[in-house]
Amino acid sequence: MENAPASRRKTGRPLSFDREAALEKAMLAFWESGYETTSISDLTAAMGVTAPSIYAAFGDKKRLFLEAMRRYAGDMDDLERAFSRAPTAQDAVTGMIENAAKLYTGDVTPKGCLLASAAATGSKDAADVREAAAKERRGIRAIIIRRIERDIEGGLLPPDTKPRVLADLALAVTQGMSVLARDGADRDTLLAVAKASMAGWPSPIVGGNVAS
Amino acid sequence: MENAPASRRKTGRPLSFDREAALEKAMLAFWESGYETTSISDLTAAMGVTAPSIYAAFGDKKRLFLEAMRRYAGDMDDLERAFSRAPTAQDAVTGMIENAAKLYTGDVTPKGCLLASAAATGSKDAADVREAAAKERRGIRAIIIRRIERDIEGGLLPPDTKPRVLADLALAVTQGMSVLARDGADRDTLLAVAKASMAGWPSPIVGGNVAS
DNA sequence: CTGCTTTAATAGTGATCGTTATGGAAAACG
DNA sequence: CGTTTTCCATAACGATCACTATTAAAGCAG
Repeated sequence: MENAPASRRKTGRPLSFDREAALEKAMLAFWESGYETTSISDLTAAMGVTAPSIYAAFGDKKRLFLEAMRRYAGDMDDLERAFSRAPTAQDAVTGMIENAAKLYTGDVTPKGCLLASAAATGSKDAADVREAAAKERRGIRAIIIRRIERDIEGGLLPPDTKPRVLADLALAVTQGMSVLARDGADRDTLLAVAKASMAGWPSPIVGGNVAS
Repeated sequence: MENAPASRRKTGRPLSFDREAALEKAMLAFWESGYETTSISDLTAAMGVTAPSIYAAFGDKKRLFLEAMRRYAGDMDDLERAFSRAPTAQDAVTGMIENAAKLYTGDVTPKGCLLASAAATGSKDAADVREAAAKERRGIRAIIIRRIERDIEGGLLPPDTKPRVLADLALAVTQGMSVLARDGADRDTLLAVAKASMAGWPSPIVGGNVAS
């Protein structure tokens, strides 16, 4: 139980499969079919790895899903940095929704959003998995809200701007586009929805407090 | 196998449970936990009816779900009529989204939307159930589009109004609010999102062609 | 080569899945 | 009443679920 740096083992038979590649396949399977409704048998087929090897490498189904979900969602600090770099909160949110529109309509990936659909509902046994997905979504929401607040403080948005309403609208549109994508909506359709959803934003105040 | 009018049987022991009440309970169970992730065992507990009675009364799990879903979604003709009665397409859509916001945050019903979440993903075996849910959503979309087109033709909306974009935005916000509600958003939060989502609509042209 | 350690593959575990056969009780009809 | 019809309850069906015990195989150290 030593603090292995996940790097080099010393002895023993080496892994016969690429752990990262297998995780990627698992992520795609969960993305396509959901957490509880993707069976271990489905996963062995998708990953090309037998069940005992999955359990040895990832723990159990729940931990495999959580790891796949984190891989899908990416690092929250990266998202925060991308939001920081954007010229305005509106640019940041527009970029996020447009990226989602493209991600949900990829050619080689399943339609829709893993975060929105893979644990949308489920049994009581999977309540903690749903909570983990909810936590990711709340993290994104918090990042959006902070970025909007920064523009209000910087004078780029009027002081009566409602950060939570704009953030919730952006989240709702994003998650809702996942359903549209699964129903067959193409990329242009989603991009048009993304654009239309930004109409409620106050017109930016040019200049503002250049600080912040 | 006669064409029974689903009304009166002639002889035999009568049903010991209220079919409509049992269906309502099944609907709530599916609403809470999803189609595939609600087991027959869950349903017998929720409905207070043993498995053989469920199968005798509803066929199988798939047909029970489809019937529950239809009960949830309501009659599409009713929706069409409600849209027709509304003074404008914008009124109709606003009403729809606000009704959804309230429905998703009811005190005695599960959070979120059965239509959006109960068959969001799933196994290949349930592909036809997902398609049935998609068909309901497409039906709603068609009704929205038709109502917007009517206002364009009637001169209440500018001719360059994009009916499909507005309809898809309304649908996306509606389905997205389901995720927010499941994540714990309260009714006022959803109503604020609903209102903000309508900002992209063209300002109505007072008067217009009074006909139509 | 002989140990030692770790993974791989086969073949199972008990539990639960959706579904149904069976046997008898209950209600309406004659 | 007896007959017919229908429904209820117990118990089980085969299939699949997530998961694992067992044993063989593969690399490194000596």
